[in-house]
Amino acid sequence: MDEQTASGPICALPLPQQIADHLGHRIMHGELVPGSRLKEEEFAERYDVSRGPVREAFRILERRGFVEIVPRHGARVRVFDPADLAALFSIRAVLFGLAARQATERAEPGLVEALALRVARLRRSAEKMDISPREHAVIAGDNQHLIARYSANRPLLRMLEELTGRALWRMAWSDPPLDFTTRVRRQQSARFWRDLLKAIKAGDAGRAEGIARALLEASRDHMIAAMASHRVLSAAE
Amino acid sequence: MDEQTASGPICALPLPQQIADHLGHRIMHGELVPGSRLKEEEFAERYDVSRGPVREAFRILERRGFVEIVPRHGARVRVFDPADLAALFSIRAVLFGLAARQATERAEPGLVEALALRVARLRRSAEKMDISPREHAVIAGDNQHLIARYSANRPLLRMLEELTGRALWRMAWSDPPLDFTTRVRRQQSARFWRDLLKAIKAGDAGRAEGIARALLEASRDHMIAAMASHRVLSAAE
DNA sequence: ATCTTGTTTTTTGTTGACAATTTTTTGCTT
DNA sequence: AAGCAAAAAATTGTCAACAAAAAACAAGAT
Repeated sequence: MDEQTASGPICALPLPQQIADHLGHRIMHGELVPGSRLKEEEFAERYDVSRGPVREAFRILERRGFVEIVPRHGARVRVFDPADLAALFSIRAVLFGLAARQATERAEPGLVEALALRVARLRRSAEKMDISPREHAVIAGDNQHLIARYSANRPLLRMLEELTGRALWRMAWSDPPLDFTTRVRRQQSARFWRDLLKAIKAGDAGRAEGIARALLEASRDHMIAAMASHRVLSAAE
Repeated sequence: MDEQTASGPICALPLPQQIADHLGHRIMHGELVPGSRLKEEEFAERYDVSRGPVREAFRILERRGFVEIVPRHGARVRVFDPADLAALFSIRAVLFGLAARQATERAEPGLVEALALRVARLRRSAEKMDISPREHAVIAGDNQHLIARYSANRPLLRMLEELTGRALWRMAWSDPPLDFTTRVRRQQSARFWRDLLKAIKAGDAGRAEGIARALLEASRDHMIAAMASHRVLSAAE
């Protein structure tokens, strides 16, 4: 009668979804080099399944921004030029700003408490450097997700999730992570979150939007700088 | 050697694409009621093709926001509640704001000339009411497209195009159109465009962003008001 | 030697049939 | 009659084979 009852999705998650997830992980972890072709037959054999589901998995990954499909020429692992990556960050910044504004305007009670906890952990992380860069990134990501949820704006949540699941991950999860490795960067991050929490608590939606946006723009600039020095992404073909 | 030469796409545009386009039009024009089920076999027969391409067409339409697919329960024409529609407009507003900012920052020469022409036409439209609401909407839409292009931000352009091609169209193109029917509304629109053009010409990116955003937010508010009075969209199930 | 042209091979696009799942119907029990 | 259970129908998911297109290759001409 309803669609997804208590029993849970123990049995039979859609096949293309499974393939897309697995392939997505492999792409994120750098096993599949950007620019390399993805041949349907090859993966059909690898996963012991027909070409149909693989085909659909490719479309799912295209929607998530991991692969690029040219109609009669097949799929390739997407290759971002730095400009596109920066652009994606800018988009994420304004969208996250909007989420912060709307979450503040709604002023639901649960948000500030949930945030406060994590913000405290971020500040400790910045001071004592007692957790890994990855853990720091996870907490910050959870905070963003929380704010997006409390904006009560479903399309916005969807888009932010999609953007977050995108190429950004490639660097956040890559070894070594590019962000949150230095103390100054963590301190900057913690400061932003402290101010953002304060603005939300005070119900100052405009200010919350500004800080939230600046937060991600700072992340963007840090990433650009890191990329320029580390010279990570190289265009392959 | 290249992918789409001068000869044009006379021969064989991808089949799922064709189906998706045609179906999309039918949905936009209200031939397919929101909430109604889309059965693969049915449309496969109607378009005289196999179920495969139809299946893929559904996914394309899902990505465009026209249909909703639940994994083992098929596809339905998507039904928007007014809240989601307003949310979509808000997203479009901040994204368009970003586009205006970046276009202004780039300050490419062609933009202001191209805009100026259309802005003049919009002002005349507001004064003399000499063109149809639809034509007014088309010109305004072209302006938005132009600014998005000149932002030189490919992901942003893509997202704006996708959002613009979404449910908003359902009302912009519906008979009668909900927007730009009254003189005051056209005057408001023309004023915004005049100010925006001025800001872009002056190179004031921050101001351009603010105006661009306000422009679409005004459109959003107008739509909400119109929906409340006309009571257009009704949720079916 | 390089570029062009025709041929072979590989890869994607499409189809119809079969399997698994969901929805509807039917018949029975309370 | 209302509610529940099992069977039937309809629908989506998957598969393997075929058709069309693209890519890779080879041979010949300039």
